[in-house]
Amino acid sequence: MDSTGNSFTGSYTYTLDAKGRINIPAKMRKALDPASDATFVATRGNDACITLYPATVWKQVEVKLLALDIGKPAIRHYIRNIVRHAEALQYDGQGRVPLPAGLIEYASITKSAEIVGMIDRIEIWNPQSLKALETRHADDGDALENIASEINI
Amino acid sequence: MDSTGNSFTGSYTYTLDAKGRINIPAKMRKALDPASDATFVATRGNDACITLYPATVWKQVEVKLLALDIGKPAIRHYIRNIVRHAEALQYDGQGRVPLPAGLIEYASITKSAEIVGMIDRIEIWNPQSLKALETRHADDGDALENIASEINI
DNA sequence: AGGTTTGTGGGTAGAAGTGGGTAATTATCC
DNA sequence: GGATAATTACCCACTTCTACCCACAAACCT
Repeated sequence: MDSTGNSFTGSYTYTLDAKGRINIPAKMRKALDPASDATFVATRGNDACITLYPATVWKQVEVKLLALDIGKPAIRHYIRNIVRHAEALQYDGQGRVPLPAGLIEYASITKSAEIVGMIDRIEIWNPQSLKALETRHADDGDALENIASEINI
Repeated sequence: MDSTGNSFTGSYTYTLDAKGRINIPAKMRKALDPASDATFVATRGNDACITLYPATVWKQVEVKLLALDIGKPAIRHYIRNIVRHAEALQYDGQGRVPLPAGLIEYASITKSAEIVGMIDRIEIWNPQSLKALETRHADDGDALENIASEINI
């Protein structure tokens, strides 16, 4: 599956090779803003996955983080935990990025990985983890329908 | 049957070929906003069908999704489950789009498929599934009349 | 009736995904 | 500080898949 204009959509199951590299789906590479210069910033996702931001989007994340009140310990902790795991990755001639070992471990990825488009960002999952999360949200049916009605799509 | 102005109407039974391609009815191609650049975004329908949004309409959906509060796990899950099955499809010189295998499976489509206009979007059904749904709604007569009264048509 | 459009089938060149080799860079240790 | 080891970046190779093209029969329009 693929991506639209400048947004990331679809879901692809690709292989993490022996060197810890993974392919960025061609359609997502094409959807990446040229200003990002073939570069994503990888960090820990809110869920048990790796999140890839286009370099340009990450810049905005940084701006938002800087706007927070650094006087509060909890906020310093929050910022630290996002930023310390963030790493810029430029894909090579074959369209692959080397995933940092720490992030691979965080997302429990071994050989097979599911790459999911999230409009302005990309998530990389262990396929089992994603399935497990799906099951956990299975009884959210009503709540989700409310969201759908609310935004009317 | 046909499509009027920029809206999709009518119902056509077409064939899914060996390569997973299906023809977009000529009248629907003509009804597609040129700004969509011959491109639809296919995703899982709310029912057991494939929904095709004109690229421009899909953009609106994305805007609505991006406005949601991504801090909430249920909302992330909601967005993910819509977007991960979405794929942009541009029809070829013969007016065909390649349907992603996952969506074909979701809608249980084999060889024959029914393409239904839904005003601002298109649905692709397994003809049997559509018939079955019709039967299931057969005794909704009153409810339908209420809707008709409400909007006065 | 004849030309045009439409739906369907299929072939082929190029792209995409994956694996692996080698040189350059960085890190480590004595 | 310099030799050696480990890591990284870049390139080449192979297989599979996909986008694009050509073809043809049926339907349509004038």
